[in-house]
Amino acid sequence: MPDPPPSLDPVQLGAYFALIEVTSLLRHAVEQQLREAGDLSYVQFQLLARLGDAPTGSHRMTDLADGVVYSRSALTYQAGLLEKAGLVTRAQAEDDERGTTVTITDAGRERLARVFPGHIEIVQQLLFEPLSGADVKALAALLEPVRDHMRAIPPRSAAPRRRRHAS
Amino acid sequence: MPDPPPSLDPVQLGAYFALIEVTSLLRHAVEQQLREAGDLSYVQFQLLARLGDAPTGSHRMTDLADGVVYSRSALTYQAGLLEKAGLVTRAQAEDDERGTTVTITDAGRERLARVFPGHIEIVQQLLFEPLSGADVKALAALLEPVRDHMRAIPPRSAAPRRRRHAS
DNA sequence: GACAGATGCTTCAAATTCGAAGCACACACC
DNA sequence: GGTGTGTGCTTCGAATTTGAAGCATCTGTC
Repeated sequence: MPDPPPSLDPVQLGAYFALIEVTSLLRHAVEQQLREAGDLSYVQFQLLARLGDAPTGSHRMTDLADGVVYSRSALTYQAGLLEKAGLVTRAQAEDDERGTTVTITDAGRERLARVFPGHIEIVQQLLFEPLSGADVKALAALLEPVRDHMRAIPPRSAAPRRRRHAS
Repeated sequence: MPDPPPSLDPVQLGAYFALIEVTSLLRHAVEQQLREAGDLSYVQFQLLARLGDAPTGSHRMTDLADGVVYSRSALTYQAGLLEKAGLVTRAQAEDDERGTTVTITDAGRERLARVFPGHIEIVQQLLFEPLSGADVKALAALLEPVRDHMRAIPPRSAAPRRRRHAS
């Protein structure tokens, strides 16, 4: 065995598993709430939230996809649904004929507003209830650098495309 | 406005978003690695890992589903795939005619062993690299209580069939 | 300018997900 | 024992996700 097997110590394992589990459970609960309160999936909510948060209320497709860590084709599908529901509009980007700019509509903002309180409540209840203010601050301080690290490491959206001619 | 709108302060928001993002990015990377290294989806890996970790190498379907936070029907599907691939076996539970016991096979253990090093490596690189030993310990100490809290809290809108006779 | 490769998005088929409904067994309780 | 409800798992259909392939446009280089 030339390769010394890499391993995680028990503390790391505990942190890793807890992270995965917490997020799975939270996501499940949130998904259910969003469905009931506003007939939105979690992805759709994330998309609307990102758009609503943007100064212009709009983003390009690729930015959205990267933002929520979704495949482009899935985003196309979801954007189609949201557009059909009147919550966003799609238009050709001004500076790039290929690009599509997605913009949240007033109806989209309303829907967002309708769903938000319940969303917050769930997160508050499930995630933050067992944590003190200092805990929350510590958690943020731990995770934000990790996120930045992850975003920085792989050249995102640079998935190599298969060549048509292998020669 | 009888209800004071619940809200999250900026620190909470930061922690929440970082949590979601970190997990999404991590999961994506891991998924890709697992696919390449051992032709396994993340769920399948989780299932095998849980089985491999169990003293008997087996679990009941429901326990698995609850463990990885999956729907029962999706689990049935995945268990079918794993069985077809020879990585697990399914047998009627001894003590309960309704129950199905899933057991990892030697081939399953081998597959797990084949995939594990790369898995660990990715987690190490993406999640733990920016964290000190103390950080990791702190992260685990923060998240584990949250997980326990979430597991303990019953879903707010009790599903139709969801009563457990806890005497 | 013209070309080759890169990029942005969509379309397509296949795989995976979920919830509801269904079936069979288990456990009370009378 | 019979009956009724609860539980364990699977089947079913519909919705969603994904990667590969396809188009249209952009960019760098000669």
